[in-house]
Amino acid sequence: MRKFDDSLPLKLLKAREAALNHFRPLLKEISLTEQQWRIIRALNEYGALESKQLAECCCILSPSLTGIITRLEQQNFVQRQKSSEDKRRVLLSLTDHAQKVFDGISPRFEEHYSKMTEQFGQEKMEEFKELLELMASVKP
Amino acid sequence: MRKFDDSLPLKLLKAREAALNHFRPLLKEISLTEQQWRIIRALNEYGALESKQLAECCCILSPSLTGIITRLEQQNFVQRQKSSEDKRRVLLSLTDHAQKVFDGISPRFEEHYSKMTEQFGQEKMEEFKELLELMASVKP
DNA sequence: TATGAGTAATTAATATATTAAATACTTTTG
DNA sequence: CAAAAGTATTTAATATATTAATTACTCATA
Repeated sequence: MRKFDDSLPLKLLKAREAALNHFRPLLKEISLTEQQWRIIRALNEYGALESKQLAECCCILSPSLTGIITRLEQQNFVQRQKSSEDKRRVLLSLTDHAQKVFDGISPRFEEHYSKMTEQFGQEKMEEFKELLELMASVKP
Repeated sequence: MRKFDDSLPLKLLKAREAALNHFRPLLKEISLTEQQWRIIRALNEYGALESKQLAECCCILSPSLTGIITRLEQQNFVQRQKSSEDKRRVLLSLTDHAQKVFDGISPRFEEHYSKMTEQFGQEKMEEFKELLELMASVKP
């Protein structure tokens, strides 16, 4: 029978842990969790987003997002704004403070990302990302 | 600058979600969480393990493991046993009940795993797993 | 042998994940 | 227009993740 270690989900988990280890020191430095940083990166790129869209692109479920946003709001990183057309929806965006923090620290994340890519190998990384996207699109 | 979606940790997360979607229905059927199943699989393969070893091979931190084991113990899936040589250590193993449940359901997990592998492509899967192992070994 | 350094597991506190249910609003349909 | 069906977000309850601190024990050494 297939061995315990021969498990795709487990290998994906371990690979992700190893990748995150390249960024955890930076996250600790700015006192943000991995999920908070992911959300800030998304809002930086897409501007204002509705909660549902943000959850989708960050791969975070809505109930988790509610709590994360509440805390980011308390820390003055994100602002909530009700949609005028559809009063069920909430628009989320970065505060000026968050934008400054992001602009200040993101070059250092890029550096670490480049180091990781070099260590792994540029070409392998390309190939690796393609396979990851392919797996992400496979449906049960 | 690198785009939000061009993030290795995010791609790993999304790929893992997609992979897990192949097994979530089965887990729900037997009312076990992903982590509980991972632990049961490990104990099935390695027999009795100490908490630290189990945490290591399942990629679960000790404090999380303590709670998970407590619940698996209450559900009669795992038994604790203090080590006689070193009284700090705890030996963990599957109960007979857990072994029966495992033996009964694991063929169906294998089926789903095979389907997933076929859908993805056998050769690509081999290559994919190699890259995942390589990434898991990259240090910051 | 008593003491201090080191280790395994747990506890504590907070953040996030997951599922179900509730709330507030919108849209559809009779 | 009013009831029903559908949707976005939140709340609730429980499980897991993460970091720091604690407990119980082992081991080395003065």
